[in-house]
Amino acid sequence: MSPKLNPQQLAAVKTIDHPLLVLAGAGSGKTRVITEKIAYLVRQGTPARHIAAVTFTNKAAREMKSRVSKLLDDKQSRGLRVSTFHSLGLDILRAEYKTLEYKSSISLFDEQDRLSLLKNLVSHGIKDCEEDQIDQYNWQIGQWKNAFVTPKQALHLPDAALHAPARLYEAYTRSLKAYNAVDFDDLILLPVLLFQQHAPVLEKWQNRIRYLLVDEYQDTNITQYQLVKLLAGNLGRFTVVGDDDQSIYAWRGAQPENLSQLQKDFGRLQVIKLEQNYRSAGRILKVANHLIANNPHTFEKKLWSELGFGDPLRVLSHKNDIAEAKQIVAEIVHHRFKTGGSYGDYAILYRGNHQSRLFEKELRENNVPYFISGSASFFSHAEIKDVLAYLRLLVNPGDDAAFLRVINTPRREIGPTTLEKLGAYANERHISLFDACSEFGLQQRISEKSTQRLHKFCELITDTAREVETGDTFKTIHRLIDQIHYPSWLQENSKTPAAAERRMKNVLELVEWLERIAVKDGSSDDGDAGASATHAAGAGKSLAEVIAKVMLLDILDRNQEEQAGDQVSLMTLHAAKGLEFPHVFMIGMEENLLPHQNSIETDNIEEERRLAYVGITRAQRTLTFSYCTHRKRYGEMSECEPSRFLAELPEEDLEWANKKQLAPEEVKQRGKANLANLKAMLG
DNA sequence: TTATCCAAGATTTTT
DNA sequence: TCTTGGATAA
Repeated sequence: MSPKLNPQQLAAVKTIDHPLLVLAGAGSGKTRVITEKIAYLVRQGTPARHIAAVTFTNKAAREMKSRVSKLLDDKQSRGLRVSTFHSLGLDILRAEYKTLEYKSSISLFDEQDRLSLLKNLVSHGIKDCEEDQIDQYNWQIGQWKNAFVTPKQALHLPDAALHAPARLYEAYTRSLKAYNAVDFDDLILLPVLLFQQHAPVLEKWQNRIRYLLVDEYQDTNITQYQLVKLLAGNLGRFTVVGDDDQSIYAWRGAQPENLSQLQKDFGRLQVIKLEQNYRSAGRILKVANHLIANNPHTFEKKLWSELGFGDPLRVLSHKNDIAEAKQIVAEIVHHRFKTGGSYGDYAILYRGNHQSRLFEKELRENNVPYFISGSASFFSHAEIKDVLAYLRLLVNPGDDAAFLRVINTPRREIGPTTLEKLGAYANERHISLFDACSEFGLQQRISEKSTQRLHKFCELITDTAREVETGDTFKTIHRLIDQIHYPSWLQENSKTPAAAERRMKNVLELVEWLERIAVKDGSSDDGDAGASATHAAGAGKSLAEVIAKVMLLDILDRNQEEQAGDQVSLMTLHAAKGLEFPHVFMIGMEENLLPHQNSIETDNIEEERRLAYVGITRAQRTLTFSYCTHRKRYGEMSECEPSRFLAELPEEDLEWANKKQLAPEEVKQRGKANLANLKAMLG
């Protein structure tokens, strides 16, 4: 059996009559506390169906589920809700769409859908909005949604510069509603609005979720905190677990202040600190503590461990990024051979996804198995977006984003001119593009031929949708893919036949995946991130339900389960949060990379430092930093400075390899200079 | 309406 | 360097 909980962990598990904040340092067993607590609650008599645990990533949710299943049997954990915030929000929306005056089968807009809708609105003339400001507006709208600011409130903000985006925000919200669609942010925002405005609905959910556990609480934004607060109600039956030093999502609206806010909002709040680390060698923790001490703190915390002090941390320097990749891959190969370990013991961590490229190449050339987490999402593939758009349209013809994506894919000879007219018409009549197609008024504006083509397309969708409802859904989907000649379209539009084949395989994999999720009923598996109370056992899921769920996931998420094997892990520092590896390489320890240039410019070094802290605390036994003196940027060679963070680490714990490149004193000197520069800049 | 070419801009991090 | 989008030609 697993080792005993330490006194603090035990206290955290057993505190169930007070709202509880657990400040859990890296590697202090926070997931264990949450899972043990779920088991404890169940054993104390709270039925699992009244317990909900929310996380931020699918990966974390999956991990938690699998660990709970080791503590409780199927019967005990029946109805337990372990899901991401967004997935919980989706469940709420799907159950309560009527109250929000939505129709069933809501479409979920992804980031691209959202952007193209905004573009469309601006081009159709929202007052004062300028086309080249779209990204700015989009960002602002996101900020508002994260901060629980409604369009109405945004419109009343005094800052005149915000009037244009506020008007766009309002129009955008109206459009989404008209399309029967929501975006990612709405999955949190709408439930909060719903709960605020409809007390009986809130009560129903408070009764359903009688104990709430929140993982990575420091990553919650204002809206998410509202949701937590509403669900927890006055009784405050919740446990949140977080670590302000690992707050690395402020750019996404996360409010680490939510940690201290909790004390203000819940007077009975208890706070428990977990400081014993079960992951890393003492020296790694010493270095991590040393680095993070450069940040201001509201909660003091110092990690320690009983796992021995360990080797010094190494710092490698390279003449360029190619050399960096070559040497580190060579080291991994050598080290693994020497120690007889597994490739799965090694992780290469970096700031930006693009940094993986050279390493990938090098690993491939050396026949080293590797696994990249997070890079290009499965859903960024055009073929996946296409097929999903078809399915979205089948389920919700009002989904204009989906309509636009597939109306001319594969080619149906419906071009921008026709669509422009169609769009204008739909806009005037306040109807969806799909509905506009069959309106008589449209025929007077566009050519006979175009009308026919549009009609033909609509017919295809309508007929297929009918078939989906009455017949075998997935047979129909396969038929549709065939009917539109998608395979040959791929062949014509891929660079190589092999690429076409691969893309077709993706499509088939997607459909198979959807099918699995549809058949599977709910609670415990990878695809479905939350047991849904909305349908009975054995019922299977509607296509709409499956699609919405799937958009919150990623096929990569699923593959990560198979990742466990003998493979080197490559991922961003963000993606590494929550993971651990015996041997960690943090590459690209350079100014403008870590800390990232944008963060330097916006004076947000603290979050970058936390990012470095997260990276360091992933390591169990050895940790190696590396930096280059030159690196190719945008295809051009440029000079690099070692990261200021290297200069912040205790020198006695570092070992400088390849000293010929740059003496440590010099690195320190430069690091200090960088620091001084920054201070000067801040005045 | 579609295909092709060229220029410009991108590389932070994600549900 | 690679991708994307716009302009232009067919």
